[in-house]
Amino acid sequence: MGVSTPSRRERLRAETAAEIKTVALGLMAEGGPDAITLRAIAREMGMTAGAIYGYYETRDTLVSALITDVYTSLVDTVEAARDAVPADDAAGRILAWGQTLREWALANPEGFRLIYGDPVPGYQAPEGGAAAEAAHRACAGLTGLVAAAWPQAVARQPGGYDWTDFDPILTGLVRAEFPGLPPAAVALALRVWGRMHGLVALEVYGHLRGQTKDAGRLYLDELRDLTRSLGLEGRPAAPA
Amino acid sequence: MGVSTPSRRERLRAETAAEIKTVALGLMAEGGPDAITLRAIAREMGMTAGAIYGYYETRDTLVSALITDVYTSLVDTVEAARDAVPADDAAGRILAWGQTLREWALANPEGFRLIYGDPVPGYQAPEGGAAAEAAHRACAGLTGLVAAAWPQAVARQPGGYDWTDFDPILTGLVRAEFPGLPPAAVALALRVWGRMHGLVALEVYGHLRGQTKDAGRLYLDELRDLTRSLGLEGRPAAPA
DNA sequence: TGTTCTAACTTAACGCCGTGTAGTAAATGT
DNA sequence: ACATTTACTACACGGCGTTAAGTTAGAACA
Repeated sequence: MGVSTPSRRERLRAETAAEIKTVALGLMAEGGPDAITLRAIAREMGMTAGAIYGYYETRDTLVSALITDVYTSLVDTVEAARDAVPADDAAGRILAWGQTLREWALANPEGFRLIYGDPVPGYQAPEGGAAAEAAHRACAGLTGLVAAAWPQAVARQPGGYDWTDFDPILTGLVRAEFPGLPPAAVALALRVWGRMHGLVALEVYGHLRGQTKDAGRLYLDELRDLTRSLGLEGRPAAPA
Repeated sequence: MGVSTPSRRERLRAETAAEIKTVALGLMAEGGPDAITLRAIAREMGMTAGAIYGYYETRDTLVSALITDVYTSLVDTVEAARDAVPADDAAGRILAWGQTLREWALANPEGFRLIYGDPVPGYQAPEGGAAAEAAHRACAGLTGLVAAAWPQAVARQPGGYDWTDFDPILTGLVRAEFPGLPPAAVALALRVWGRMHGLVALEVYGHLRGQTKDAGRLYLDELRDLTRSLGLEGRPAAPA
């Protein structure tokens, strides 16, 4: 049924739905997430606000769609940066991921706020929502980075813990991609996530402005300390 | 001029100004920061929205005052937790600070969002604002924690850097409180801040919900790794 | 081709919101 | 007792999300 040949109507409809998101992103770029207004979008498109309800159930629905798009774009960016570094350079890959995350956040502060800040007043990420998929990709990517350093890292981790009570969704997904990797590695990946997120969030939200003028070096120091704590000393491991 | 004996008018005025903030905090507790509405506050107080303009220039001014109050309360809380641990137990003090930060954030998620999230659409923390003072207190507190571990920590810091380009305000303030402590120690304190902030922010904003069920242990692992990276092994240093 | 149907859109309204302006009543200072 | 300042109300403006009813242009079918 129209899967192969979308009718003219379906095509126009999809184009309009996409234009709404594009215009919304433009409004967000100047004026922040609060500038995403159905009336402003409609104004920009030569429509009336009510018309948008034919494409998105509510404003929150639209914003959720934007979150998914932006989150996906972020994950695409950091994954690309990671893949530009040789796979045997575990430290380099972590640095690339981390620095690209910060650069993306500084270049798209509104997008970063949209993803990690208050998305919508009473917003709750839908359980199986599409945005959760981007989060899982990010987490899986970090797990991959940690996995590459796991042998060195595990020696520095005191106490084995059991770490068996992870969310089944993630555990299943990551186990499928990294068979044999213990849950503790995922825990470590989440901690790495938190470590990268912390300074970037503080910087994006302006909390470092009054404290330092070189947040970039601060962050680089932190990433270097991170790779060191994973047992990755500076250069990639030369083949034995 | 009434400094010693506030007139009846001044007292009533101060009480009303305080009640506005109290009611606003109550509204925020249920319904989030977006529930802070001049009309709702006035409704709750049996007034009209316009009356509030006699106490706060604008809604953003009120919210800024709330941020200051909440931030101050947070810093008071973590400082008290720190001071409940003997001064010679550097690792214990850091753990106390970090865990209390998380507990406060989970108990007052809306307050955490208010401080560290998007406070107000076009909000920019005023350069010398009162909220900046709370931030400086937090930073100074962390610097104190780092200072106690500095001898052990400095050995693990590769490369001395110079770190002389700090914001003069903070450098002056911290230097006054910790004379002789190099700027690099403040840099390390900021990194510690970022490390604590990262996981707490991710958890408060719900980004860990789909990934793990035991964010608390994750965070504790991170704090333990943090103290270890500062050269503080588990127990306080016994007197030589 | 002519008719019917339907999806896309407009218009108008409701109740919120922040924010000004003008007016009122009471407390205050002299 | 009177003048002034203060605290507040009443009202209006424009903008917001959202909904219900009405309109129109294009697709579908005879």
